[in-house]
Amino acid sequence: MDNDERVIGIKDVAKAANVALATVDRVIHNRAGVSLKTKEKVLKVIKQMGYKPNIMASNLSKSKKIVIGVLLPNISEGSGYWEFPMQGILKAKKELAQYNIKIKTYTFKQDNSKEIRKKILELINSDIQGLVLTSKFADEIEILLDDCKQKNRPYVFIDSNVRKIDSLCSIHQPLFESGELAAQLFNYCFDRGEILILHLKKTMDTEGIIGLKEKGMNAYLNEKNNAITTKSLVLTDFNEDAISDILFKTLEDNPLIKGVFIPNSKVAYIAKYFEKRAGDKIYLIGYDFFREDVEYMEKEIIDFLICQRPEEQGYQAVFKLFEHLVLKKEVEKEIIMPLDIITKKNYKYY
Amino acid sequence: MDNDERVIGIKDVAKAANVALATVDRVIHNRAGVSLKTKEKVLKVIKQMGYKPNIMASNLSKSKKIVIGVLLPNISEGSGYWEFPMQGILKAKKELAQYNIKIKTYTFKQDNSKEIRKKILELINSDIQGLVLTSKFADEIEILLDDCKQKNRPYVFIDSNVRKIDSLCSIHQPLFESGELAAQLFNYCFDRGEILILHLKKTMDTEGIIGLKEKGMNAYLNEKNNAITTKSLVLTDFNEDAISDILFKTLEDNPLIKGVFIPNSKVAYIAKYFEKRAGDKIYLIGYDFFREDVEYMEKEIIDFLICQRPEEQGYQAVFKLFEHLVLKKEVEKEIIMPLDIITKKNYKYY
DNA sequence: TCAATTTACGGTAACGTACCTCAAAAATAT
DNA sequence: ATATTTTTGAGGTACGTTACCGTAAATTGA
Repeated sequence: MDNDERVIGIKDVAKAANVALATVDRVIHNRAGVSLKTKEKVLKVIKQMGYKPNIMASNLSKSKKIVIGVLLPNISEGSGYWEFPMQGILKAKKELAQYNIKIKTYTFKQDNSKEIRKKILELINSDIQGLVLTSKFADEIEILLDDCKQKNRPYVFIDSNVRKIDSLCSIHQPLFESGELAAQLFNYCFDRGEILILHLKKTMDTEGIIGLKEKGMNAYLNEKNNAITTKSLVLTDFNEDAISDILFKTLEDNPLIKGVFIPNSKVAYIAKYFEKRAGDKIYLIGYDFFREDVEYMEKEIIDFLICQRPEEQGYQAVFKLFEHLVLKKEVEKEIIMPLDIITKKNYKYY
Repeated sequence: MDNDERVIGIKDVAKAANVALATVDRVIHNRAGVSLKTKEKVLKVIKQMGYKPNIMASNLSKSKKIVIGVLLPNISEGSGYWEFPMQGILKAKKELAQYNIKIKTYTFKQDNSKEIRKKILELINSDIQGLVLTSKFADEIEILLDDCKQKNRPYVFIDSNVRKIDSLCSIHQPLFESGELAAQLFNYCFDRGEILILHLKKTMDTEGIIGLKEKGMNAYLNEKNNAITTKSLVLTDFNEDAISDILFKTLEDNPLIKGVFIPNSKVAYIAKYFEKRAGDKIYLIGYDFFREDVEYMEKEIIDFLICQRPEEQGYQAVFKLFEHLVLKKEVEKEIIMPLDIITKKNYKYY
């Protein structure tokens, strides 16, 4: 069954093509010092024999280390979301240390564009061979991308919503569809009523993202169930009392509200208000799974969380660069992350 | 930040311990011909220096190939479930080919114990260094496991429900909890009524599995909502008309039934009966995600599928053996797979 | 035409480990 | 004391690839 293919090495190729070992090396690595004629001949033999370079040996003899740069927001910053991709990146780092791969991380405060520019400059002048970044800060980042293109440095987008044509790979979240999914889940909980979509205006960069989720939600409802409507509420004042006031007033004024959709990772922050609240059950759906959410999931205040494997996004981003830079593999241009549904009864195994 | 650790090799250890290179080699590989005293000395130095063998080099110079055996039911057999773990195993096979690792698969018909015994014998007499298997066929398999223990061959259980103490690693599905989850999902769809639990008696080995799921479901309902009850129906006759008759009769006789729980991968098989049926919506929850399910998910006949990443189970099983045999890494004894929830709106990205 | 430069090609030492042989030295048994 | 066993040292080859260093041939320029 398993054809016991003896390992075909560079030597075999050299022998078969009747050229020196070094010549094969030159062909394989596009080094200078080989005539077009011999190059063609060797390539033909390589193909015929089905030669694949041995990565173990290659890496062993290779002198230069590969450095991958990572440009992401601070962990401590804002939502804390970036902790997860970072974990995935660290996992990849550990795993790839064997391959002589270094990861250099450059983090910045989301609202500090001076710092962002500084990090970008550092990256441009660094010796990285590849880059992982997120597409949320489009303006500042164009210079960096141009530099990468010019230097032929591949880059991978993580947690990105826009498909960037020139990237090695772009890791997507289906935002619109996640809105649809949330709508579907609400619809399983009730057939008629109103869904309150809560916008928390803290980070400026998330407008597009939240917009898409909202559109997805409305699309599903329009298509499927027109006895459920949505209503948006924008919170700008984060004073605890202010939130409490406006929230409870909205719910009182709109008794039809049976679900609240929080299209970012701040569900736990809102859930605490619902804990104190008496009255009919209101279903809560949010995004991303944090330790803070557990308490409210157990109490069934938060009903569903939609989660998109943020650690895996980080891991994959680095791994795809590794596959490209070291293994010389073809890398898919686009990875779409699954939409995981988290509830009280399955979060433990997530 | 990143301390630029120069690679510490076997030579450095020899120099530091003031012994011959061969001696270090003897210690590292537990070869005979080294006194306890020097062994301790060398080990101490190894630890002090933080020496880690270079796997690339190690693998390159290693002469023997590693062969991993896989003993699983036929793909074409029964539910077709095993196609997924097999895919994961194939993915691992491709990825690990670089490391001189071969995968030998031994498949059998689930109901053919003669064939199982034959494959077990083949495995015992094979040259495998590790084994992936499923724990569902406990009786026949004990001999194989004893043989493995004796020969010091590590084995990994896949898709297993019983925790096997002697295995290198056991990949679990939280069955009970999946039943709870299904109950929770039903409970989101309706507050009162009856859930029909459909047993399809085709493969004998699944009784324990289904039993656990059922118990989980009842546990959730008892604890949370006692306006929902369950009712079991066992199908033994697989004649289409017979199924149709008994199913529709049960539904007519029990108008309170608002949900049907199919605790195996045969949902699509049942969904087709509900397609023809008029009357109130009945919610369907099943297991595992097959192509056949898509049609019924789109039509919202099947509402939820609980899925446990079967390909990843296959992949992980092989990968854990690889980590143990090649990378000499510590491997966790137990991996619990997440409970994924699949609906019409997220199956595309699964 | 002759030197200067570029290009072609062969040889070979690494990379770090595994595995082997042979002989010398040390420890143990007789 | 000698004989025997165990321990240690020294050294080499191989794994498949990379990278550098010569030299020889081809090409260029004046």
